Amino acid sequence: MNNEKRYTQVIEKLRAVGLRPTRQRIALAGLLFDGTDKHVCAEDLHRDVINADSPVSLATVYNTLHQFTDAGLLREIVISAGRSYFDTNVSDHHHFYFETDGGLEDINSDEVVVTQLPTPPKGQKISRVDVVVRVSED
Amino acid sequence: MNNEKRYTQVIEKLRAVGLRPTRQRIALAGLLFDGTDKHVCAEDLHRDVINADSPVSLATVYNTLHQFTDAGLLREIVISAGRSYFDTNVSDHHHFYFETDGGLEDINSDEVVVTQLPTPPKGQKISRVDVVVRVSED
DNA sequence: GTGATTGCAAATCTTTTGCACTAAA
DNA sequence: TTTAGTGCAAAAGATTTGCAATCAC
Repeated sequence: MNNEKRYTQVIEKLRAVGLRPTRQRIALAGLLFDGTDKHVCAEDLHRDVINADSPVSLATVYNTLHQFTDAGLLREIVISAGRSYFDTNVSDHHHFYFETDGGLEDINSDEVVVTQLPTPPKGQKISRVDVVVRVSED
Repeated sequence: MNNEKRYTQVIEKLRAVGLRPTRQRIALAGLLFDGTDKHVCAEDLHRDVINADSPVSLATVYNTLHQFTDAGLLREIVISAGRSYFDTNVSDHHHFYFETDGGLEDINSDEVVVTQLPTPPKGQKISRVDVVVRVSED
């Protein structure tokens, strides 16, 4: 796919969720939604966007990650205290967490089967079930 | 159970995991391991121990929570960025997370049945499977 | 005594916020 | 124009750390 087409697609993606396609959002969305699933934290993405010669402030990276999350374009994952990761894969799936190095890896939803779930407390409904398979060195 | 007996038990519990029964650890362990399962964060526990007339610094509360976790007396739960909770229930179980107020509640392990798990990557073994059932208002 | 533990205050790190400036519609 | 979005620097939290004083053994 050529650059012009990707650029147009990113703009459409932003408009589709009601976000103005500003230079900063276009740059960040271009890095995030390149067709591959990734887990990024704010610092990573800030570094990448600077390296791509599109200066965006760290505050804007944070704001944008949350706007994208609210818009359903990203999913926030919290595993280790004091750092949030954002997953570009927003479909139903789970994660391996590597205790040794803190890394994350997707698990397809068909590889984890949860056959029984508790009834949520009265007045509450299940919005999501997160399964984290923690692994360590053998 | 009388106070003297509980005091002795707490000291034994600390010695059993190789931690010196200092005044601070005894006070914190006494609050944590009272027989009921609880989820506490450092600030909560610090407030409680101060209220119980056993002054312990916040730094020591943090250090102690991690020492207890390393010793297998507590389990750390990270759900929302920027705050860790510690669970006094270290047996196999899962959690409800209330998105509305950030609250946590235990789910007995027999209420969640995971019938299929992925094979861990080569050289890795599964150390734990955490299931978080996120619920929101109906 | 001697090595482990603690408290304090400062440092660190991530994330959020207020507000003047800039850009999209 | 008009309103949304951005950048900066400062603030806000949570957690960690260095080091001298204190305590358990």
